[in-house]
Amino acid sequence: MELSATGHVILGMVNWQPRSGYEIKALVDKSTRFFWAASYGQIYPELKRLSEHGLIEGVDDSQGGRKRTRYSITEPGREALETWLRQPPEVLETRDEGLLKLFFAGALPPEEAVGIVRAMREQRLGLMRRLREMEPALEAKGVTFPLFVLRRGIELNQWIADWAERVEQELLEPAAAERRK
Amino acid sequence: MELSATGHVILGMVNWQPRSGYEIKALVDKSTRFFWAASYGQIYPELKRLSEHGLIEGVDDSQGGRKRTRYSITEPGREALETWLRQPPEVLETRDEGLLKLFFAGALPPEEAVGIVRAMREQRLGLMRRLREMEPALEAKGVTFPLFVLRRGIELNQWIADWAERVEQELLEPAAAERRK
DNA sequence: ACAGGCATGTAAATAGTTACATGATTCG
DNA sequence: CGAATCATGTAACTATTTACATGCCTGT
Repeated sequence: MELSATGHVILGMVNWQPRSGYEIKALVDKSTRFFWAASYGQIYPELKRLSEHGLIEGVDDSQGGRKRTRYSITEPGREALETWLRQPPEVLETRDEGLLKLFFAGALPPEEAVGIVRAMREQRLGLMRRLREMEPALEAKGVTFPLFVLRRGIELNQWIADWAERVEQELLEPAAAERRK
Repeated sequence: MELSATGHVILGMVNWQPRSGYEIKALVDKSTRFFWAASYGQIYPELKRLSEHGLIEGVDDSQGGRKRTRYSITEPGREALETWLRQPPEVLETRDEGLLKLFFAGALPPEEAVGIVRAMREQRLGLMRRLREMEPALEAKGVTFPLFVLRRGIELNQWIADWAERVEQELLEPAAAERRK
């Protein structure tokens, strides 16, 4: 059976501990979302599929009238997860509307092109701040790899914000940029 | 009319000069593809749509029996392009399977987790080399903004490759990383 | 009582890729 | 001649989002 990467996200999360679809969605939204998003429309059908193939196992965990099914990983599931982790990564895609706008910025009068890099900078700084706020909670948990990933996100967005600032300067003082060579 | 970002890619490209669907696809593949991909299945229907709405204009440019239609931008098309360029960027999405694997790397024995960052590093270095090869051609053309974007791509991938090397070291010598604090 | 969060699920729409069909031209 | 490239287009599929329906429980 071919498993989508989103299926592996689920496998990885229920491997840590049993979780319901709702909890998986909540966790995705504050962790992998920045490099691998997933919606209810993917999660619930995928839970069904994984369960049908015996990679996870649902256990009813209803509280009174409110029902809930928590899924645990099975031995075949753990193997599928490890096999996937051992393959070299393939998917690497980006959709960055800001870069697209900068790419075509020559269609605007020069003064206005600066607005694009400024907006890109704001976008990255905002993202970086949001990631920063999440750091203390993760540090407290002592989870090594998610922490590596989070810090990479913080540093990367800082780098991109700095790049935007550099480009802004070059656009504002083309003569100075020329002299610096 | 709501225009997809892919529609704006076409608008931006025919704004530089008239192009056929085939030429747009070829240009996308060696430029925006790294931050905004597009396939024939999007390009041809979108050309039709843009044309029906009067934002571009197709001119038959067949050579003998081989037919070709080149599209030029119209005045409303140029306005739509500029309007879009002036809006703050919205879409910013990433799908990075390598990061996902690193995120869940705790499921592997420690020695094997290093393999993931190594593979990520190779992936980024390969990408960076491909981008580097494209630089001289762009420099010769003197196109400011695409050159900014290309150089950002080169530097960013270099940064990420360096980050991967750093993480690799930390994984190999956790004690040393501790002392460095 | 009601807002908000917990919880599951799906229908419809949109986005996007892949693979194929078709046919011309160019180059070795 | 045959392979590669030029050129247009679409059908089928996969992925993914959005929005909604449903209903329970908790706190104010």
